[in-house]
Amino acid sequence: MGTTRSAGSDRPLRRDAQANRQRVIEAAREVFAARGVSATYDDVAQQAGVGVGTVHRRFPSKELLLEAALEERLEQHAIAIETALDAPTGWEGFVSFLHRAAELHAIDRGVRDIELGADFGTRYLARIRDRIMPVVRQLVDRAVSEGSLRPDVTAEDVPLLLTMISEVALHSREVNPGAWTRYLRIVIDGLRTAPDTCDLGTPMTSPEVEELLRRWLPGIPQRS
Amino acid sequence: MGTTRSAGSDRPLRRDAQANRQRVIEAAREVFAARGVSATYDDVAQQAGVGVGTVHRRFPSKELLLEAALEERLEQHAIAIETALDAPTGWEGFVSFLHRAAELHAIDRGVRDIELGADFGTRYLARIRDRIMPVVRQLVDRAVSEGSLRPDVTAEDVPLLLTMISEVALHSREVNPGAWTRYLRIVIDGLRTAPDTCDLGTPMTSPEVEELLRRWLPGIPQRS
DNA sequence: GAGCAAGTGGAATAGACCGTTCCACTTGCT
DNA sequence: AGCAAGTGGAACGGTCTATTCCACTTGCTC
Repeated sequence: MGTTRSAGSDRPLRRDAQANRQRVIEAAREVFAARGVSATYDDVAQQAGVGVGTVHRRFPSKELLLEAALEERLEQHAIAIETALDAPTGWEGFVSFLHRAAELHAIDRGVRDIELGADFGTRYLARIRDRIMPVVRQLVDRAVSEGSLRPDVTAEDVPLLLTMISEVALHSREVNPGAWTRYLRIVIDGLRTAPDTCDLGTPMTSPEVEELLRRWLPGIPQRS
Repeated sequence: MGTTRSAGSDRPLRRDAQANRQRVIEAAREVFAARGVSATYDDVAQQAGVGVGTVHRRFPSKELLLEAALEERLEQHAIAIETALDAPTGWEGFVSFLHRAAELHAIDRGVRDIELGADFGTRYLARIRDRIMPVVRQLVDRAVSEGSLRPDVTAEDVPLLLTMISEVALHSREVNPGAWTRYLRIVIDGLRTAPDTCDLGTPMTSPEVEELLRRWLPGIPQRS
């Protein structure tokens, strides 16, 4: 996976440096999973047992660090999600997608932040969403046309609903780690076609959702 | 409402000081409504057009400032909520409570923070919840026993659901201010008794909810 | 195994942000 | 007029984070 060369030079890293780089990546995985993308360089350095300078030297920007830490897991998730398209019914596919995504977000807060829209420039990480949303759209379309998912929900609702749920997961982690499933189930029941449902009004547009999540989730700077 | 005397002395405030005090209270109302309880003394001072020192002199702690700013609105809300008990059906009462509470929380972030559990010592403000929860419990009980609200939800779910929804309202305020209603309606539909619903598992306990919300909402300090 | 470049740790620096203090100045009141 | 009450806001102290830098250590090469 990771290159064996440092970013700025063609010379291979010294063996100890290479090992440290790996330790930093693993530490970053743990730290970002626990505290999300707003975990600090110091957190990562301490977890890795190296100095801050070392982390900074190998990963001069937080985006590079995040990329090294999360790339693999994001990739796996994107693949896993696509299998939801093979479910026997549209409803099962849609629901299993929600469960899987919410569960991953409950376990790994860094993945959640990136996947749902934390703003870190427009590099590789941002592109993850471009890969997931089409799948969501298919899942929604299929479940709607099959009549199980109420027709007034849209794919744009999904990231928002997942953000709500993962917010519960986030804050309940140390109180009742499974609590989020309860609220996900309520939401799922609210999404099922039923005889008497509220009118949902006009749906959110895709740019609105993007902007909303950019404001919601921790990003690089907080502009006033 | 507000006393005409300063806290530490029996001497009445000078006329200009009294006027300033009032301006501070009104500024605090606006600022806390817009930015929640984590708005700063500087925010309030600037909005009021006075110096920070003045705000600090009249309201030496943030809790006193919050109390002066929010007391009235919290009181009104507590009263308004109790009218939901008079609704013709349990369901209507429960739903109208949810709408009213969510709407107020969408409009006034300070009220939301306090009502849902922001931790500011255990004074007057904390007691608001002791007044609201019994009403919630009655609303839930009535709607459940009438068969409209699914029997596996509890009064403890309500603050959590409201927090989720107000989180949407909070972050969508400048993108699509009404967006929260959409998600509230989905949740409401998920709470209605229906032929096929997910099993919700074990409910949250009251202390768990309290602790969860204390961690979620902005409070005085953030202990590590 | 000597010597040098690569690599390291972590103190120090810089910039936000917030609450709190304080005092020279202004203003209302008698 | 004169004094106590009140005011503004700069300054201070604390916290938190990214970033820099250099004396020291270590692997690698010859």
